[in-house]
Amino acid sequence: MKDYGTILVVDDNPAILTAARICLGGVFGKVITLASPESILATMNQERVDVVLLDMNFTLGVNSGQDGLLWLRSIHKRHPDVPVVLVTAYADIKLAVRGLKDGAADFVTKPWDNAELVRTLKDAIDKSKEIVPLEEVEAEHVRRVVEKCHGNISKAAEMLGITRQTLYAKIKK
Amino acid sequence: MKDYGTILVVDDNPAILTAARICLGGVFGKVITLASPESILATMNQERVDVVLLDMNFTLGVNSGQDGLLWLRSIHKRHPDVPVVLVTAYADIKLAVRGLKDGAADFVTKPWDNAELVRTLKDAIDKSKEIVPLEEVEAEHVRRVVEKCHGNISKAAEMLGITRQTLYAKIKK
DNA sequence: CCGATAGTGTATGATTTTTAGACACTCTTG
DNA sequence: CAAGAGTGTCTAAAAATCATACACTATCGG
Repeated sequence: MKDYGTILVVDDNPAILTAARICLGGVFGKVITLASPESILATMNQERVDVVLLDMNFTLGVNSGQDGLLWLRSIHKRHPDVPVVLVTAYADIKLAVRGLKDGAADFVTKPWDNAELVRTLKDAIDKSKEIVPLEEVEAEHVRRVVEKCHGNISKAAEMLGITRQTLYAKIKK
Repeated sequence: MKDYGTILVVDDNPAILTAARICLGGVFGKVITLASPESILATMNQERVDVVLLDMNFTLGVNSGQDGLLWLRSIHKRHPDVPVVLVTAYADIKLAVRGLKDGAADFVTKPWDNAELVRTLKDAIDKSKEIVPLEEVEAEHVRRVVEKCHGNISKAAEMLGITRQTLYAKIKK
């Protein structure tokens, strides 16, 4: 059961961290908890982390979530392939949208449902682990660009930076 | 100024549609309004639409947004490259997250700020129009997979479906 | 300590893909 | 109708990719 690796939980509320340890201990091989986000990057450099559960509100009284977004970007910059699930007590829709567009894997609200949280985290990890063959990525991208050019092969080829003949070959395949 | 093409606005409130026509008429070359979502696909087949502004709550009294998500998926299935911006009067964070994960370009809440709405729509269109060269997509994907395999070149090459030597060449480049 | 296993870095020649350039054809539009 | 843009196809040269191979290093269990 404990095959979902290492999770890093960051929250300035010790009670939440304790709850997380108990709730997630049965699912993850290792649960690392941090009360302050300053040491996130240091921790991630020392330890291989599979997923981060990041609280958005660190500065008491300032609940704009800016801090959380900042840390999200820092994590994403250094570790682009580690999924980050955001947590907030305040169901701020703008914050959620910003977070997801900034690269968060998902978004949950406090108080959370344990089963749902675990499912969300598992999904995030599974999705981050899935690897697509190069050929498939290429085919998909070619398809989209041709679509975007509304079937104009010449223009699509130019945008893609390849020859028209090569594009024909790739479409056929 | 009217170079942002055609927008399709779908909302069951006629007042909203009128407001949209006035507000968006100065920005979009053509503003098509629909009071019911049933004819979305038919409309999009006849007319080239550059962006869709889709209300999430059609069934009065049932505000789960399920209808909106359903229509979003229909649009996305037939026209994967037309950005869809979702609208809701109820700041339901779960709905927003679901919508974005289902492929929506962005999410705005009623009542909207006109300037912000226009900016959101423009961003969605600009982003949908940008085309990345094939080489760049390939390089990016290769980088991510090698990262995911924690530097194990052999495994990364296998996952990508290419030879180890070819991967070396691609990394060097 | 040894052998097995897995990974690295590099090389070679055969095979495949991509490219540049060209040709004839079909549209659309002024 | 003439011009411009796009299509579909061909050839030969250039480039990329492949299978295979060899020597080397690192790790791990017996």
